[in-house]
Amino acid sequence: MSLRYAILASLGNRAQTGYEIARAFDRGVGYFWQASHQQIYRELGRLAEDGAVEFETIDQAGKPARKVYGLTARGRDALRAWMTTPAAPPVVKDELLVRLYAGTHAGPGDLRAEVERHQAACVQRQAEYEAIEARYFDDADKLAPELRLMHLTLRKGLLTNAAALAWFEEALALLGELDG
Amino acid sequence: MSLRYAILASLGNRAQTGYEIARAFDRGVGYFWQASHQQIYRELGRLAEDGAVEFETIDQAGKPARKVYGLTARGRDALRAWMTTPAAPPVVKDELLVRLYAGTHAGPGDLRAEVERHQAACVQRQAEYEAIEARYFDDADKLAPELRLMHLTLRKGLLTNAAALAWFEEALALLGELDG
DNA sequence: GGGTTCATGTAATCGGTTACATGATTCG
DNA sequence: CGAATCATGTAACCGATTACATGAACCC
Repeated sequence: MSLRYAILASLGNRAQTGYEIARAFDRGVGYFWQASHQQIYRELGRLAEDGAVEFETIDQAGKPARKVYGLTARGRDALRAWMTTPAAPPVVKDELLVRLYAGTHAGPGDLRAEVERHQAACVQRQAEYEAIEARYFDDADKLAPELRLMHLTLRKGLLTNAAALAWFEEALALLGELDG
Repeated sequence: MSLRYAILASLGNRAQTGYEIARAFDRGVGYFWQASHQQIYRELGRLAEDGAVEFETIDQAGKPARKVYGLTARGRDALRAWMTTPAAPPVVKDELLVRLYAGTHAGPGDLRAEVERHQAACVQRQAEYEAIEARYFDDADKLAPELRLMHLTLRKGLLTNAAALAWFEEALALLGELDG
């Protein structure tokens, strides 16, 4: 049920097209909630049916018309009501750890290469997060409250990634040792 | 598709009933892959149909018969083949961060209480992980390779949780400031 | 007496993924 | 010349959640 509210939250900041929301799920929001464009378009349709969002159609030459969605009063109320309900604990699904857990069924070399691949991706993601922090949240304490809260979600990404990087070191040390 | 392999990985260590696998998903495996008992029973049924697992039925008085599942040669092969396929990046779904992202739609006091609740849960989980580490992985470098890899997955839990705890401090500091 | 543990499952529904479809513009 | 970006969606399928069902044993 939370995709619904993640979309409403994103629209709470500013009106957006489905495409833009999907992009936000690739970048900022995506750190803590993932969704594909198909899911987003479907959910936007339902939200419009329920009167939680409304859209303005803007024709374009050669492209499908932009549908710029915004919150209605009803949508804002629904979001506010949801905000005070208890949040479920975070859900993690990590295929790499499943593989390590079953590690003895593969050669350690295979695991090692895969761990290094994920490490590289993590290093890159961390660099992106750091760039965003430097660019938009440098003088953080002077920003508006909503921006400071967004910064806080980015901080979670940064801290979690840093922990992941430390873990990759441990993982590669162990795999190196087991590989001999 | 990975639930299938998470189950096979768990059975790779020792034969288990569906109930025991479900409990393992609440504790150890559950840090990196979550599944309900309904999902597990269904998947075990499919795995048995496909000949990847087999089970022995042990009648019990007053309880449903235990079905102790174990890997077949075919299941072991399927697991080994999967091990060398690339792992998808980890997926995170964190409702609390969705709420913070949309923070200005609630009173800061509401958010604060919720953050504190999650912090308390995190402190407790960390204590559990530490207890498991002290109990089973104390003299880690002397253990068998498969146990050392399990320890590695626990390490990821410990490091990620520690990062979460640091983040909770930042979060409460900010919410306190915004609340005034 | 009431809650937790053990132990199995079914059925309905909802959420998420994969595959398909279209087509102009911009960048390397 | 090909890939990425912008911009919309549909359809089929698979994965996950919620609700329901049963019942004994054990602990507080």
